[in-house]
Amino acid sequence: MRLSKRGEYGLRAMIILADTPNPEGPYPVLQIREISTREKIPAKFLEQILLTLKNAGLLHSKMGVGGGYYLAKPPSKITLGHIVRILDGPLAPIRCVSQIAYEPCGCPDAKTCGLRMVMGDVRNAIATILDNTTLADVAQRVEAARSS
Amino acid sequence: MRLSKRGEYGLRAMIILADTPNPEGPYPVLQIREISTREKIPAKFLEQILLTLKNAGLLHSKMGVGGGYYLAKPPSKITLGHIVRILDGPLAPIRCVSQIAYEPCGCPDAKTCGLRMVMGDVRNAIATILDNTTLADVAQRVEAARSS
DNA sequence: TTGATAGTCTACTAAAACTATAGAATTTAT
DNA sequence: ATAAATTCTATAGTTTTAGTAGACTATCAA
Repeated sequence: MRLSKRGEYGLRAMIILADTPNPEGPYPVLQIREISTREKIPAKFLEQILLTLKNAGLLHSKMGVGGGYYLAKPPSKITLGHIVRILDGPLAPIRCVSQIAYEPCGCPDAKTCGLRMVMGDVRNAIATILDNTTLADVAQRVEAARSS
Repeated sequence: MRLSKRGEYGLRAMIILADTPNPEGPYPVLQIREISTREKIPAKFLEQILLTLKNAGLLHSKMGVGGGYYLAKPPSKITLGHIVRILDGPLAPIRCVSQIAYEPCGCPDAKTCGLRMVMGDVRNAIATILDNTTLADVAQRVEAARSS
């Protein structure tokens, strides 16, 4: 039930992008190197991850001097579930309970497959959390923890 | 967030072992070949899995003619969480929220790490389901689905 | 217009994990 | 003895993961 480094790094980067205040404009723009240094992520690896996130429409970027990455939408509109799915694929433990990548499993009757029932519950539990937690929610929780 | 084939096969085998009624005695004894045929699991692979489960204390076995595998405890005492942990390792998406295989992550302060908070919730959601679902519960749900 | 900065894109590689397969050894019942 | 089972260790093929490399393109400022 593990999250890959790819997924972890991507989430950390998005959280930082949402959480860094920008006095100069509407959104914070961070460079790969900045994020990689702050979060101790290999720069070239992070580069790939951010590019993937960009191509999926979650990030925008600006090339050249003073450029970098910034969120394509407000933090309150980006869910962790979306990020994880892009980087790590379906949330479901087994394909036959996946909403986005369903595949039939080998069981004779899906309706009465015990494993399928339980794993369906697990999928729903994971999806309920990740699809209902936005980057804004994360920022808020961090803030609350800091001030306590 | 995927369950490996190993984990899936192991769970299916345990569910079958719990669900097969045995008119001759207190517990059903099934052979590797029987399970592998019924569930379409490669026999040699299943062999390893059952052996692992046996060494972990969840199964007992009998060698020789008329032998096979049977549950070491009543189905109501065996949780899916236990089985998954034996075959697939910790339930936690990242190590820093694992109860049984904790490792510190790179974040500067664990108390205020947003990713850690959310993944802690995910871990708890998964563990709540799998640690509170026994083989007996699964059998009951299957029975209910069959008769409806 | 040149140089520095920063993202884009594709390919590649090493290591680990996953999914098995092989085969010899051991135990048990008849 | 023989057949039926599990036991145990090694190994092999494939896929995934994690990371590296390098050439290319866009932007800005002097």
